Amino acid sequence: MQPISPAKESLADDSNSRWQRRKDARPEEILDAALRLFGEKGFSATRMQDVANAAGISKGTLYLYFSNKEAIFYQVVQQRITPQLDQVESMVNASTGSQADLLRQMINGWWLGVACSSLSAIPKIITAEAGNFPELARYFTLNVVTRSRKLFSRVIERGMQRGEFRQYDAETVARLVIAPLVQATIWMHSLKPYDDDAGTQQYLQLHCEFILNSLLQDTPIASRSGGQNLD
Amino acid sequence: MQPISPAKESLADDSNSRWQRRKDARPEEILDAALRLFGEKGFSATRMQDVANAAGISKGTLYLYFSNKEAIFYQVVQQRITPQLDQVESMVNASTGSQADLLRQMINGWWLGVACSSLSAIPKIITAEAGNFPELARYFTLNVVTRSRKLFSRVIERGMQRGEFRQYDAETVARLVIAPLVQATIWMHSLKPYDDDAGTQQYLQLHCEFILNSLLQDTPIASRSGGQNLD
DNA sequence: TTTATAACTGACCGATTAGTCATTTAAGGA
DNA sequence: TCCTTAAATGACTAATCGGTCAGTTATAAA
Repeated sequence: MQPISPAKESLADDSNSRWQRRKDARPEEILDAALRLFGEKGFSATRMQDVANAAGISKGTLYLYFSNKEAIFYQVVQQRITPQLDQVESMVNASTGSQADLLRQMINGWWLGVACSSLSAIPKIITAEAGNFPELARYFTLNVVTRSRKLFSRVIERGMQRGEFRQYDAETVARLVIAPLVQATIWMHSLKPYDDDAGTQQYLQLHCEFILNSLLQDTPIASRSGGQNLD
Repeated sequence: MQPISPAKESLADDSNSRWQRRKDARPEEILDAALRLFGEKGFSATRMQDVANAAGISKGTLYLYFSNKEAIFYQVVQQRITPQLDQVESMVNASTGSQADLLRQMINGWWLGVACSSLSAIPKIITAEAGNFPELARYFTLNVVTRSRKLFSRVIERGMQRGEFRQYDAETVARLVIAPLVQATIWMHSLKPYDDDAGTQQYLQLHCEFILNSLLQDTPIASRSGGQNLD
């Protein structure tokens, strides 16, 4: 026997429900929201309430799906990066053509798969918070950084063994290939809004060109503009 | 002379004072401590109590010298970076010799003056906290990032005008020169402890070499499409 | 030695936030 | 239509932290 009449101002619409049960969709939505906010504000500065708001749920609901804030962080990293690397690895394994083209593919693929995806925030988050989460930092270094670098240096080394590339220390070259890519994604999530940027497209293309200028044996300039000259 | 009063356990040493008045030395010590901690833990995660402990003072004393936490951040950036850039700028202005050598000098100078100094933490801090401190981010972008990039692109452009370098978009090249440097310093303060690193020396040297391989006109074949070489 | 005061301290306060839990409610089945 | 239950809520707690200020002390000058 409620003193209040049950006839509220019901709008006869789904949207008058205060909330819906959507058990399956929640985790992904939470990870998406957290990933975006972590990228914008950093891990420490992101409030659980912010994540909840961005995911369209209450704060309590977060804890139905993740045991704490750090767990969300781990899940984001573990669930979303490994598949990407698997894909690149199979690309490297399947390759039979020129290593220069493969390298170009890897750089462009990294760009599309990381820099232009929701993953682009991760390098910034990890580097920013490594000091506060040593276990995550170690995990990430081992399973993402080192693994990526090995993929690149395998290709570079293969190119050198085939006489396609000049002789250098392959791992150092791999670092030099990766650094501008990572730097660009960190940039995207930090100071880029304050900089009148020219174009990332040209940056990426020139990076490829410069690297291959130095790596390729004296074969002259055919590498410009598209430049696929397999025979 | 020993003081007569044996009231307390006098150790006949200055160190039995609970503290000393050192008004002049405090600000620098605070900035040093803050810079180190910000680099290790990030800005948000660094507690004022941590800074005070690291500086060897009480928390209250911090506020005798800086109005708040953010002010310390600003001071670190403003006081310690601008002089460095002034120095580089005068180097660029005074240069008369080859631009390739100047570029090498700038890269190595940046390395010694930033990466190997206490400033090395700043790129990481700024990129990590840009989202939470838009004003600082804007200030830093304008007064440090853009200014640095202009210094590099001036040198590159001058080299191209003299026919020493091939024709490229100078600003993009400047970005490519700077990116691996910045990335390396961010690396130093984030994941490097978890990575069995080869050598930064080789990284730096190969970076110089790769960049100049592409920039220098040494090979006479090198008439690129569209690049009109003055001779 | 005494005194004046600038330098310094650290307990305290208000605000914030990660995490909890008693309560409410959507939604399917009886 | 009513019941059951698990999905979701949001007020609450305990703990943390930036910032304050009344009190303490080093130090130099009188």
